[in-house]
Amino acid sequence: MTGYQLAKQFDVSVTFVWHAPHSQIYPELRRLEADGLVSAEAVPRGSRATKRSYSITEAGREELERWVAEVQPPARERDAAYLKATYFELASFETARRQFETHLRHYRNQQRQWEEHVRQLEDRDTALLRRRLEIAPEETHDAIVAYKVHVYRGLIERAKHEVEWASEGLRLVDRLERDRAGDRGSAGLAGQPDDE
Amino acid sequence: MTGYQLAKQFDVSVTFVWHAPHSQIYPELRRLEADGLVSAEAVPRGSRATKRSYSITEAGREELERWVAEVQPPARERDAAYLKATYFELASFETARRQFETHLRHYRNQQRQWEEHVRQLEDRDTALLRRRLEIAPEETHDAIVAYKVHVYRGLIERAKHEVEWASEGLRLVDRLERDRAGDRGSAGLAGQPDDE
DNA sequence: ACAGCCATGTAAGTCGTTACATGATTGC
DNA sequence: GCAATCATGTAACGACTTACATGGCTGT
Repeated sequence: MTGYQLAKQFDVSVTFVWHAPHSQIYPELRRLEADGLVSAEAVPRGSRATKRSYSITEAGREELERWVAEVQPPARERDAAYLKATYFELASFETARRQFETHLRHYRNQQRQWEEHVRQLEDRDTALLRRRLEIAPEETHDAIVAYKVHVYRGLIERAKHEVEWASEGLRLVDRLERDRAGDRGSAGLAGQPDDE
Repeated sequence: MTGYQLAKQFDVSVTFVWHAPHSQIYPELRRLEADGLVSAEAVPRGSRATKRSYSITEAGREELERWVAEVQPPARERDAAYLKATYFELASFETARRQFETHLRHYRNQQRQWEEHVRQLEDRDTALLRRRLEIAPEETHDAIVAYKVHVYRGLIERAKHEVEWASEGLRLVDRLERDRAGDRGSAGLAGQPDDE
């Protein structure tokens, strides 16, 4: 593929497990080329211009296999949304609600799109998968599809969990707000505004 | 706290939603100080040495509140384990199994430690939480604890999901290996080694 | 001619990791 | 005296983001 095509894949579809902007892709392709992991071919485009189409090399394939087999230290948790939620006591109930609602909407979307993607994978109906299957021996096709489906199903479950977490968050905010109002009423306290 | 104490908090316990090494903490504290978000006090230590103990300033508290309320673009998925699993067809069944097992072990550990942490939070029995509650008005205590418990419960559920995903992954590898062996047997094919 | 897409870069800056480096204090 | 821990940095490098920049091609 060309750098442009790669960038589009990352940009357009949310179905990708990784993301990179074109400003990272072009230099990286050059580096990979310098390391002999991919090779470039100048393809004419129109009359004057050319584009660079990259293919993986034998060395690249080996490096890819090495990387897949390599066990890497599990990523340390780093989740801005959860970190923030840890300090929601510093915000108003309204703000906390808005945050949970944003979270909810986002993962509902993700879930829908990944479900659609799994459907396409099962039908072997994506451009990339078809290209992958073309060059792979017949008896590996099931495994190729199955691993990818497993990954995206995992992402779907993860998205469902996030939706559930945000929903519970909203219920929690409701409960806390009711409790606060109850305190004020029964104890006859002045009651703080809920931030501060 | 001092930079050292902060570093320890991140280092020692896995219970933190964020992580940072001391090489990031010390310069960052200096930057925060320069921006007036924290203030430092030189505290003597032994006879000759001093350490710098930091406290949040009023401006820092405002910035923290601003940050908590700010809705930020949801992080794009970037998960090396899932990305790798997408290409497990390039590895042997044995390797795929090893990867899933590593994943499983890691999240089982996380789960256990977060469960322990939730227990401590509910008992209001961590040093940080006690310090937080000391300076917060009584009627906010429930909310402070509840939000934190909600976050760590979310992380526990997430860890459970990852354990489940890895277990299913192992079952998938078993199934694919049986299918491959079946192919070889029934069709009498030479059969590829499962990588390549 | 102009809009929208194809195509490819560079630059500045932040964030994060790993390694290098130093010295004081405490308890045995 | 020595080890473990307290305490604080710097440096090099790579990953990532955002913005700046340029120009060709295609269809209307």
